[in-house]
Amino acid sequence: MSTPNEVLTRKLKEHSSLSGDDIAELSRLSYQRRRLDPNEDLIRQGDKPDVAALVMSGMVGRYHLLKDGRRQYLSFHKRGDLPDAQSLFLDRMDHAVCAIGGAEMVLIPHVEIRRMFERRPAAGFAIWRETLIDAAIFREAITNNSSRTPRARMAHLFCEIFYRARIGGLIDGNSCDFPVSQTQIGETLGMAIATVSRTLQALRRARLIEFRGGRLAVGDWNRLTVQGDFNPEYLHLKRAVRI
Amino acid sequence: MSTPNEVLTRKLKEHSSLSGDDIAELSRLSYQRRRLDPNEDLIRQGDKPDVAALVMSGMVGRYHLLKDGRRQYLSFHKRGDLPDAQSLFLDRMDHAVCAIGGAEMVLIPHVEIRRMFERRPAAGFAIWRETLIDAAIFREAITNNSSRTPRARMAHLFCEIFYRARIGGLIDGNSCDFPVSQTQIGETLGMAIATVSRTLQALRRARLIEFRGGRLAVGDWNRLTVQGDFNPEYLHLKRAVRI
DNA sequence: CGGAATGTTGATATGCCTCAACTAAAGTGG
DNA sequence: CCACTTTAGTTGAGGCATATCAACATTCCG
Repeated sequence: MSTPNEVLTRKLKEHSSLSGDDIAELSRLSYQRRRLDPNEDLIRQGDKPDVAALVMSGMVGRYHLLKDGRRQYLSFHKRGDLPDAQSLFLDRMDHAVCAIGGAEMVLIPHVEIRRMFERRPAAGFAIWRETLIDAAIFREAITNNSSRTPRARMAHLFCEIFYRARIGGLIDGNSCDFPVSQTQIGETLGMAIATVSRTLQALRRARLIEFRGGRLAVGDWNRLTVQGDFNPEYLHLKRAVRI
Repeated sequence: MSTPNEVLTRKLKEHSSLSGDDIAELSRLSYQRRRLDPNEDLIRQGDKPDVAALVMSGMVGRYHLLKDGRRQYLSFHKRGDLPDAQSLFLDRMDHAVCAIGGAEMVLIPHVEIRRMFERRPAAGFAIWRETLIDAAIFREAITNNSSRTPRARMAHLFCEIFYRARIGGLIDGNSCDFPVSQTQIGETLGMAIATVSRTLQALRRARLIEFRGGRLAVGDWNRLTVQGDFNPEYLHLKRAVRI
């Protein structure tokens, strides 16, 4: 079991250098726990939160709700991620965040984080960098959904999920949790569910991945990255990792 | 003619409240001019800039370069925008920035901006907010390109360009500059050029917009926003604007 | 004026969406 | 624990929308 502190500093260290003072300042933040049921919303479009959430376990997703009720998923977040850090400086949520499978969160008051910035700018810059990496992930999603084939799109999504899990120490052998339904994959990649099912089977048949019961297993990482045109540089990590 | 100072503070005030001291601090930044020819790159993928760019006039676009040489445009930026502000905290460019038509930029050293954060956190927060709004625009682009019809997609793009120009005081009557080619619209929205041409004609025939010679004229704003499912809340401006 | 870049149009093909029927799995209550 | 219901996933058939290709027209620039 890790404390919110450990989870947060470990995550920030993936991309930022933190001094002892920075870490000390981060550890003064207060945390309130919140458990989410599968599919439960943490925040909705239009809300004005006064806390920021840190994922402690499980997975959450951000999504846009369209006028006709359809969803567009924007990104997925695992332990250590701050899926609504932008709310520190953007009053209203322009998207929602919901649990994918069950999830445990801790909530940190905005005021405390802002006070931390003034005391320790470098700790604030690490959070800023976190939001900038989110933006880089969004950019990659634009490209993925707009200029790749369904097969490449799906391969890329699996690469990203697996790679980020790997960095966060969340893989077990060659597999990691990814508790989304095929419907949700379709709502992420902009493809119909029937196409998701068929594309998934093709990837399975090619022995690139296995995906069932909310777990993703990678059969051939190198070929998967080629198929998905995946290059992890957009994740802006301090050190690249071999898989 | 406006100074870089005026352009930047005016832009930041669209979404942030700045005190006199904040503005004074912003005005201490130094600016180096750079003119870009049409299509010229300001920065390329992989570069490690030590300055951030401010658009003074004209337009620039951010894009991903794919392995096969195709481009995916990610966003467009007009006067007042900081199209590579993320480079303040992300070392390597994960995308490129090029001029769309000619453009005039000023370059501001990173070190000066970072120093400003420490002296005046609130001024830094305004820049941070600027990068967060960029991210919101990217999120909207994911949704636009992934779950809307070609017609809605294009309508939405025109709405965003026009609305942002309106906020920035860059429209003249019912029209604004948008010096992209149809090929580039295709590379933005993920559609083939033939489809761009035909969709454009359909929007013209419906008297929603006029688009030629690098200018966009809006014929019926209300219907255009309906067709594009456009809701400007994701731009996070302090005050909404009627058009 | 000539050449290059940009945009238009038509014909064709195909990939993906839609719809529908069916199967499998998971959750619920008697 | 089993029957029942619900949700999730699979499969096939069919049609349509958009990509692709190619020829042509237009505009832009030097």
